[in-house]
Amino acid sequence: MRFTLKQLRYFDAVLRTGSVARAAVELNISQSSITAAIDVIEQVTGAELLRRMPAKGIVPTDKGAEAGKRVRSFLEQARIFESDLLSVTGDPTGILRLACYAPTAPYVLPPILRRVSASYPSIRIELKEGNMQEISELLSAGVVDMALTYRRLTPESQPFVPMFRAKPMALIPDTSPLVKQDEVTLADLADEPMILLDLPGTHAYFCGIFEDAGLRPNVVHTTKSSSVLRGLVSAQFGYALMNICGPNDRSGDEGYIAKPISDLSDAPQFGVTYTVAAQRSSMVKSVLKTCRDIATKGGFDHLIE
Amino acid sequence: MRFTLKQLRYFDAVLRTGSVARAAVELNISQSSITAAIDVIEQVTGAELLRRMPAKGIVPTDKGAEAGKRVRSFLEQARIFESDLLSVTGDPTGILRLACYAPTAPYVLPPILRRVSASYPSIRIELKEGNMQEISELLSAGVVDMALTYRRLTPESQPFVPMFRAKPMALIPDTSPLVKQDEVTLADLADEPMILLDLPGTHAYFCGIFEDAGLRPNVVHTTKSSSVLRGLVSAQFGYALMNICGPNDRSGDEGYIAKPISDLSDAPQFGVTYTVAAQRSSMVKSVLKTCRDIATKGGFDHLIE
DNA sequence: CATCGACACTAAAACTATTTTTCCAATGAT
DNA sequence: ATCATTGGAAAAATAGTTTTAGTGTCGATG
Repeated sequence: MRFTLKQLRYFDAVLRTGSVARAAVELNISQSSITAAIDVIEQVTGAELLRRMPAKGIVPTDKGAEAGKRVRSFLEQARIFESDLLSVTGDPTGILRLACYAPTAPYVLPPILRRVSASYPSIRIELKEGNMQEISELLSAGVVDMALTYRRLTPESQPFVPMFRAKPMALIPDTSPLVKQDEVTLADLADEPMILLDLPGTHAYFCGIFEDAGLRPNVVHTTKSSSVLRGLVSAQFGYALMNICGPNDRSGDEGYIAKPISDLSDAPQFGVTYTVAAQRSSMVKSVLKTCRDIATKGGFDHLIE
Repeated sequence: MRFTLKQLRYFDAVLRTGSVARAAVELNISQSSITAAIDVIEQVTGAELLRRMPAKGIVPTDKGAEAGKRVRSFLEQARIFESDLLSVTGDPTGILRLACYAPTAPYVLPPILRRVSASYPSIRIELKEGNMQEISELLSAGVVDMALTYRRLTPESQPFVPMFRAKPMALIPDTSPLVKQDEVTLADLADEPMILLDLPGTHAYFCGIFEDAGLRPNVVHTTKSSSVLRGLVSAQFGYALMNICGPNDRSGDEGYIAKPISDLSDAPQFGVTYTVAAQRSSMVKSVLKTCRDIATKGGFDHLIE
């Protein structure tokens, strides 16, 4: 037992903030406590971990950066352990850090959050949203414990629990002739002007759907925001493809309406991933169970028609 | 940060020893320090973890036992983290707890220990020996980080790095007519009196070799000790089968000599396993590398002829 | 080039926590 | 009944942490 959790936490804070002073502010503690902790760690490891830049802060040496990674991952384990130990009383307790693929968040999150807080009132969920790249970074950095995302966007190595298949829908503006049909085909769409959601991964995915059918979409605009996308469709600039649609998209009140695409071969799986560090945590297990429950009970049926 | 590593360690010691008093002796501290730590843990978790039995020690409640498991696994992680952090200086440092399948230990261990201490002087190895059952218990309980054993004896789920194939040999006593042959066949052996090593797994294995050839060995004695086994062969009670033989077995000076068996279909793989908890430890990685090195450089050739 | 501000380090004092010491009550074995 | 063993409690001692206050270094600024 050569280090205490406190020392490690101080060390981590210094590395994160890049300065003893800033770390002290963050931790509500005096600078000297922190230097003391660092001294111990450097002395025990017998290596220079941080290089002091007078008046400029601190920069980690190579060894320091390496040590930082290990410390961070251990503190991560400690955090999970702690909430896990507190959960022996019965219900899982703690703060679960959950990321969600942003475009799907407004549809997927509410039912999950509702059920989790109903079943496990002692679990607090801290949300983060982001695109696929950001999410996998958050996961691998251990900034979040779990993430809701498409399987297509998660590395093979990662555990993935599928919840539902999200069949792409076409949002057809009212002025398009297609609006009279109950279903549309890719060929119908190919000539119409298209608004494309241009996030990492989605671009290739939506274009790929057409390519697989030997067609090319007629992209007139791209945007990184799904609400801007809906706005453009509303304003009759063209149609758009969306994997997940809400009641609004189906109502027809917004100047467009969601239609199923009849000739689609497969629909991407949406589900939940989690870090290896978190996999044994009872909190994660509980949320996982909830997600599975919702999925099997058809809790996402309104999204997939 | 609701617990300190110290408190967790005390708690674990109490659970392991079943008594505050014994834990105090083990940890070289006073009883009261331990009760204090337990009080904190019970207070923070808000559950009764240990039931005090005056004059009899302490028994964990259900929750306490559950908490104990989690604490133990976390302390395990902490231990690995610590040696890992100390290894940032360059060479891996720490205490590696290594188990070895007992009958093979005298032959397998020396070259490994020699190379490890040459390449990584800061790694201290703590050895445990045992039969296959004991070894898998040690591994799953996290009492050891790595184990040297036969693949046949390790669960599929566990990572296994093969080192060499150990072809069974026959130890033929000097008075046997077979001693004149360079090689023996299973049929040759079937009629001779056999001494059988009777450890969990070996019994079935050695008998299986004969069964596969449609023969039945003529077992006259069984023993659980490989040195007793050799003694019995020396004393001309019969021959024995052994997967790993040393120079002594080949010298012919002991009243018997090791002979290859010509009609054997396959030879069991011997190698090294490790716990999931330990897999990221740089110490484990280094030892693993050494084992692989020795194997590829033929460091075990003298054992397999 | 003097000055100021941001920064980190040190030493001593103040504080907090842990540990030991000491004594106690409960229990079970003899 | 007696004794050894157990855990619990309180005060004293010890160890560890934190703050305070002062020092020195560097870079920016006038």
